[in-house]
This record gives sequence, C-alpha cells and structure tokens, in this order.
Amino acid sequence: MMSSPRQRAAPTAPPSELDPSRRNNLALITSLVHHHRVLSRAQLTKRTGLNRSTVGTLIGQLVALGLVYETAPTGEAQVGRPSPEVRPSPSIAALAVYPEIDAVTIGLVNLGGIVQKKIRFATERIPSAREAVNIAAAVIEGMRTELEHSYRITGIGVAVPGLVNPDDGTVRHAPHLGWRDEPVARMLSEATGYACQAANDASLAAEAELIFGAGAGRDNLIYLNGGASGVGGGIISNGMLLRGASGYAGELGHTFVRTSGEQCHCGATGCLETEVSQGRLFELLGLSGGDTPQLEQALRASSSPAVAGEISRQLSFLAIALRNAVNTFNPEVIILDGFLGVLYALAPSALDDLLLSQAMDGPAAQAKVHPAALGSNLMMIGAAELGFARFLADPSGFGAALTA
Amino acid sequence: MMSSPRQRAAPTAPPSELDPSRRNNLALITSLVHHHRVLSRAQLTKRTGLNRSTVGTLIGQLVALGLVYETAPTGEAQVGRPSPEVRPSPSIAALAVYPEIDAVTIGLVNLGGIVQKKIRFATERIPSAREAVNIAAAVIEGMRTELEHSYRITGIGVAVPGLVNPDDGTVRHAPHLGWRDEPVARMLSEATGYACQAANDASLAAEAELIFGAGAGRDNLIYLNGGASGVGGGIISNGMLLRGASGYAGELGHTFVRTSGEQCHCGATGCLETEVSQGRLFELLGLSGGDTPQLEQALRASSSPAVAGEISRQLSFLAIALRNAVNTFNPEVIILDGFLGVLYALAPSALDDLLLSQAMDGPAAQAKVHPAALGSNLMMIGAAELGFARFLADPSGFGAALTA
DNA sequence: GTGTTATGTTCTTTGAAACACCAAACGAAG
DNA sequence: CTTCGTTTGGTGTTTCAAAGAACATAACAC
Repeated sequence: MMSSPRQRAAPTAPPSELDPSRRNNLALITSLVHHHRVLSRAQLTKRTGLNRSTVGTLIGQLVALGLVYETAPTGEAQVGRPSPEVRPSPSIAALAVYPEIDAVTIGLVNLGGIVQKKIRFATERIPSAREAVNIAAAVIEGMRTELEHSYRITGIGVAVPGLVNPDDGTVRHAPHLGWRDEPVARMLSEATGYACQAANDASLAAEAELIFGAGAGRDNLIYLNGGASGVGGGIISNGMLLRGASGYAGELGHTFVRTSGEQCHCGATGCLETEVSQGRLFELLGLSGGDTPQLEQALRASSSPAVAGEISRQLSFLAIALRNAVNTFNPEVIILDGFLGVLYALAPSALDDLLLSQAMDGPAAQAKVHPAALGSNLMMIGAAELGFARFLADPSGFGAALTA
Repeated sequence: MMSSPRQRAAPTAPPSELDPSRRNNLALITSLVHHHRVLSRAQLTKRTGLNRSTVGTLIGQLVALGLVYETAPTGEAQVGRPSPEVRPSPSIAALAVYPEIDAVTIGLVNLGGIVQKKIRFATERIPSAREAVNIAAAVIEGMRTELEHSYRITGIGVAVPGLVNPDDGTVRHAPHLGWRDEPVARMLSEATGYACQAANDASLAAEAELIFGAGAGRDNLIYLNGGASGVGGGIISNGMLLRGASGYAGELGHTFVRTSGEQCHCGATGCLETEVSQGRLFELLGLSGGDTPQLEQALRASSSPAVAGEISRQLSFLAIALRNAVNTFNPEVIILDGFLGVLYALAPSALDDLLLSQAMDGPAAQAKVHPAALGSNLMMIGAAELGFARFLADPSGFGAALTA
C-alpha cells in the first residue's frame, strides 16, 4: 500500500520540520539555529533528517561564512561522543522600526531574536510617515559606525499598526497613525541604504511569539493584541503566517461580536475593537489614560461594580470573537497581549469557560489561551524577523555578500 | 542588495508555482498535468522553472510509468517548433465516497478531475457509519472487475459532512449523520483493500473549486456551502487548505452573526447556520422540502413579501459572516454553493454592496463572490482529490507499485 | 581497564538537474 | 519556395548536494 520501491528518501526534500518555503538545507539549518539559539550538531541532524556528514559540511560552510559558530559541548552528560553546540553569530543583526501614535521605536536585534538595543523616540504628536522615516533614519545614522564595525545588518523590518501590503512594504491604511498609501519600506530603504520591508504589527508579533514565545513548537496560533489603537490580530496556520491575497489577512479586531453595536471607524458596526477597548475601562476607572501595567493595577484595585460589569461584558465579547477564531482556525494556542492579556489575567477561567461552552467541541478542546511571553521586546523581535527574512531564505548568498 | 553571487538557482527548489509541499519535481509535474488536464512540454518547462532537458527526462519517466501520455502538438500555430501535449493517463483513477442523510454517493474519478462514474445509493434512513461503509464497499465490489481491468486506483477519499481528523480519517462528530468518533477511513480501507482517507466535505469542495473550478489560478479562496444539513466552509489560504491543529479548521457555519440569536446544535447562539437556513425558506414557501433547484424556482416564483423579507434577512446575516471572513483571510474569491448560491443569485448586488460597505477597504476591494462552478460533480472531485493525494505526493513510488 | 554508544570526520558514490550543443519544426520575409 | 529567425526536443556531459561507508573519538557503565 505504501510507496515502497524507492531506493532512498527524496533527496530534494528531507523530512524537514520547518516550513517548506526554505530554499535549501543551508537555509534550513540557519533558521533552526536562529530559532533555537543553541542547538547541538546531533540535534540539527535529527531535526533536519539529513545525514550526519551532510550536516557537518553545511555547518562548516556556515562557520566559514561567519553566520554561526561552534562551541565545545556543554550539554548534559550522556552516553556517546558529545556534540558541539552551534550558535548564531552575534554579528548578524537586523534593525526593527515600530511607529506608534506617540513614539517611534528603533531596535537592533541579533540573530536568535536577542534585542541588543532599543531606542524609543517619543514624539509630540502623531508622526507622519515621512517623520517616522526621518526619525528612524536619524537614529540608524547615529548607530552607523557601530553597525558597520560590529554588525552585519541583514535588513530593516517595519511593524505598522494598520493594513500593509508586505510585497512592496506599502502602508495601505493605518487609521490611528492617519497614514494612507505610504510606501514606507521604500522610503526607509532610500533613507538608510538598507533593504527594508514592512508588515502589519500584529502579524509580526504573531510570528515572534510563534518562534520565540508562547507558541514555540506549535504550528497553529492566534495572536490578539489590545492597545490604545484598537485590537490587532495575527494568525499562524500550519506554521505559516496567514497573508491573504494582498497581505491584509488577520484583522480579527473587526470580527462581528454584537448586533446593533456601535459604528466602527472601519465602517461596519459591532466590531470587536469598538466593543472591547481599554478606553472604556480607563473611563470607568476615572483615568485619562495610561499603559497596560497601570491599567491592570487600577483594575485590580477597583471594587466598583460598574468596572466589574464592564470587565465581564468585554470578556463576553472577546469570547465571541475567540469562538469564531477557534471554529475557523482550530488553533493550539491563543495568545492575548496588551489589555486583552490583562482582561484574561483578571478572570482566566471565566474566558476559558465561555470559550469551551461556545466553541465547537473538537477545536475547543485543543485551544489554550496564553498571555504573551515576549513582553516589551515582542514588536522589536517581530519586526526584526522581517529584516532577517531574505537572509534566512538564502544565507549563502547573503553570507557571501556580507563577507565581500 | 540582492543575493547575487550564486552560481545558479538553488537546484533543490526551483521557482515552482504550486504549493511547496511537493516532494520532488516528478510530483510537481504530475500535479500540474493533473490540474490542467492538458499542458504542453513547453508550458511545463515555464511553470516548473526547470530546464527543458530536465522536463523532458521527467516526462519520459512518467510516460514509462504509464502515468501520463503525450500526443502530437495541436496547439495554436505559432513560431517555433511545436511542443507535444502531455495528458494524464485515463487509467489512473481514484474513488470518491460521500455519505449524506438520505444517500451514499460513490464516484470514480480520473486523473484530471474527470468524473467517470457516479452512483447514488439512496437510503431509507440516515445511514450509520457502518452502513455507509458497507454500501460503499458493496458498490466498489460491484465495480471491482472493471476497476482491476481498466484502472489503477490510487485510493479512496471520503467526504464527510462534519468534523473529521484527516490524519487518521476518523470522524469526530458529524451532527446531521449522528456519527461520533467513527474511524471511517480505516473501516472502508479494511472493507475494500484500497487505501482510504477522509476529510470534511466543505474543505474538499474548496480544494476542488480551487483546482478545477471558480478558484482556478487563485491562492486565497473561501468556499461556503448551504445545504439541508447546515452551512459548511472550507478555506484556502496561500494555496493551501487550512487544516488547523487537528484538521477541524474551516467551520464558518458557526460564525457568530446575531446577538441573542437562537441556540445552535453546536451549543452556542447566533451561529450563521441557525440564522441562515434553507429550512426557513422552504417553510415560508409552504414547501416541506426539496433540492436546491426547486428552492430557486420557488423563490423566484414567489411574490410574498414575507419571503422577500426573509431573503434579505438571510443575506444580511450572510454578509456579516462574509465580512468577518474577508477581514480575516483577505481572499480573492468567495464561492457560494447550495442554497447560499441561490440567495446570491437572487440578489447579487445586494450582497456585494453589503460586503463592500462592511468589510475593510483593502480586503473588500479584492474579494469577489462567485457561484460554485463544478455543480453536482463537486464533491466527487473533491473527495477523489483526497484519494489522489498520496499518489500525487510520490508518483514514482506509486507508479512502480501500480505497474508491478 | 574494557565494552557500548553516540557522534564527528573523511572519502567515495550517487543521482537529479543544469548546461551546451545540435536537430527538428514551425512562421515570416523576400 | 527558399532562407532566416525562433522555439522547442534530444543527447551527452558536467556539476554538486547529499548519502553512505569506514574509521576515529569521546563520553558512560561496569
């Protein structure tokens, strides 16, 4: 019944555990080392399914290109010859840029997702695309000596809170920033000389959590972030980020959750992000605003029944959106970030119960809600991942270009 | 900035246009021929990105294995040497099985998605899993002589209206059939001796429409079918069927569309399939039931304002579900089948307008609603695709096994 | 110590695909 | 109707990533 008479496994595609978009096995190994930060040669052999000798050769090439380095085996003592450990080179790095309504944050992130540097440039008012690009370019210019001496920069990734076409890095519409049809990637690339790509912030956060955070080792994940500018979502299915026809997929903030709900800025009514917002909570708490930890503290301190009622109201709407998501995606993990994470932390079992009772049995049984694991570095890591993308797709070409 | 110093394109993964899950280039070519039914060698060369000589060698192997055959070039006259046409062998086929509440349909489908034979076995009552398997096995047994003489059967695919784990072909829950935890694939495999796999019917329909129907050439597609047993959905993103952690993804019938809506059999309230159902329409029309064409005829003939109201009510709920889907998936095509296709046909611009006004600008601009293109053969083609899956993943192994 | 096990190392083999070159089959131009 | 340019198929050669075999090495277990 089975395939049978094949002399050996198809040499073009070994049983890889990573997404199959990898160009070749050199890229596969680079990605694995990037994702795991440390991996013994023996582990790499198992994960890739390649032959021991092949893995040895490939690592040799990566070492020669200066992309990874090997250290003496320090793993737990066990029978057999110890296997050297492979780590990403600390000199490979990507730049991350995250424009928000009150700041532009620029980061320097190592291979392995280690945030080396994070510079938050606060702005008086909402930055225009041009301003955000200028700020980022200036900060990067300030780092340039260091960058050129100590690092090999693979690219810049920009995380944008809005609809972004990742093919050309154009922001179609970022409502809270007031941007429309801004070719941010091209602008920043011209201003800095580095290759640049842009994508939706929540999508990048989802990828970051998939690789380094609460979704590590999973293939199906939903990320939802609640912030001052609404609710953003990123969906990873079968190990791959859902892009859609133009890269706009993942807008879970505009899931319908309420009949005759309020009008959303998107034009529709009853969207998740109009019914579930941190603004309503701050208002009830008598605060004019604040960040997520402040919100959590205030909510925990409050004994107002109105606040409690609003919390449970928002949780019930959140449950409806999550019910939909669970039924349509059958994820293993749902990651709640920002004030949605706070809402969950306040009443985890309440949301879990709502989800279990509303979602379909099969999918509901598997979906586990988690708070985000990467904290304040999340967006830097996610955006940097975009800056690493082309490098990881073809490390040999890049390594050669970088060493040249 | 670009990769540059690589002597040649990575030989392991040419710029293929198909999904990257293909094991090797032999499989790639087989799939292309299967999907397009006719393809000249020159076209195959362009599509695969492989070298002319490589394509020639590969086709030679496929011909030797009896999987495809070549015919004299009949293409439109143009400059240059004419290229022979490659077609799938008519002897390769898969079996399709589709159990419903009132019948079990068995089909024989050629490579290329041509339905050779379709046998609908009507049942007095809802068939149990055992009964459905016995019926299918009996019909297949009846065809066995023919099958063994004239065909090489690659496998059986079962389309099940319910939650199916495609890994082991177990039906987790098919509410309208009343099945729970039935290992249908194993049962049918044991009963017939053919390899068998099972999956959700709407998911298979989505794949069929993607390959041969209204979604041909697209990569992002949503399929929604409305039938007597509710609303089923299948989602194709980035050219791949959304599976989810256990293969339960795609249940768009249980999208939330109404606050304080009726209780759904799934446990939640306000699901699309409780608010939008053909049962309500039949009731208002004073009919006890019927099939889709009958419904369309009756709806078109009716002048009752109650019926018109119900149609627009159902369309508005459908629009909400589609709005969600468009925002989260950014599809190019939305395919409406069954009575949902009828609803759309009655007032296409009404639904289009609702969708345009409610969904977010970016994604909405691209999503086009279409009726299903494959008609009554749809489910046979989809299920057969499942029966072809393992063959297409490794045609060389299969070809050898089949010729042996 | 000695045996066992797991791994790294080196050299050879393999096979899929590219490549270079030539032949074939067409339309277009004169 | 001949010639030319173009596109494709066919054949033999070359390339190169990966497998495989044999050997070396470094740990544990006793």
